[in-house]
Amino acid sequence: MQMTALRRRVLELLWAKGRPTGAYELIEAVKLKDARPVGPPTVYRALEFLMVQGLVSRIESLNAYVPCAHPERDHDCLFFICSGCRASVELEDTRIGGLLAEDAAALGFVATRRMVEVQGTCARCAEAGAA
Amino acid sequence: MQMTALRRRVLELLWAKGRPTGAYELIEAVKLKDARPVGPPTVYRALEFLMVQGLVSRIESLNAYVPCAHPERDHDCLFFICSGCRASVELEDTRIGGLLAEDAAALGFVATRRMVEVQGTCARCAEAGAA
DNA sequence: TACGAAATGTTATAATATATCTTTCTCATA
DNA sequence: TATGAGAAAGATATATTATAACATTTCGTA
Repeated sequence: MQMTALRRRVLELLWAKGRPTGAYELIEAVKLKDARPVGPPTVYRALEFLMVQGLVSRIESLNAYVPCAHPERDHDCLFFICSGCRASVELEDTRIGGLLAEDAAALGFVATRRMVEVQGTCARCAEAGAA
Repeated sequence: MQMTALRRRVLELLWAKGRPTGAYELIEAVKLKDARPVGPPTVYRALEFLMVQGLVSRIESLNAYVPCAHPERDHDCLFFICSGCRASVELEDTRIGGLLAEDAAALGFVATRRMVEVQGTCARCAEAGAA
């Protein structure tokens, strides 16, 4: 498994978007940038690779993808998602992971993936009076 | 807004399923149970109503719906989802909500919805050696 | 009864995701 | 250099999830 041109392009486009981006929007973006058609499976496979590498996260409540803020750290996938500007902020709060681990242990549950997503309005949009 | 026969039927079927259930599976179930066709919008609207009432939650990582364990309490939507048996357990842990509120405040973020989903293997499936 | 609002029905289609098979690329090695 | 195996990407079709738009029905109440 390695970083190919296509995979790099998808990651690069995600960074360029600067907000959670849907797979089909990425498909269009790749077509534009590389002046050639790519099918959905191509982009979905690139996203799958990038997620396994920890370079990209999927935001489940948006069916969208974002580059991980700190790929070098093992991160928590804690997202604050603004309904106003569609931006997302990734945070690290190890205390939450700790509590989830505690709750999981109490259930005898073996966790493999955690998703924490908070929707609402970011400071800038709240100030601007937007929803 | 009121509890109608259709809405009650959808909620009842969700309880009967005993696990997170997709909208189209519910459509089939309503057809069977009531011996008549219902279209997707009908069931999606019922689900929307039930979610607003706090009787049902959507599990984003599964595109599926579950009845809320304790509709009478204002709950946290904290789910542990087993990849083995497809069951989900809803837990209440107000400490997590507290931490999320704290993190949100630090960002100046006004939260409207929280989603916490943990995927993994439940005690029973782990014991049975299942994935 | 007749009105208005809420709920549901109906049809079509949008948006997201995957299955399957084929072709191309890469690179280690004979 | 040739070649063969595995990984990656292309191509086509289709599955799955969700909503838009408009018509009809239901129901409480003036």
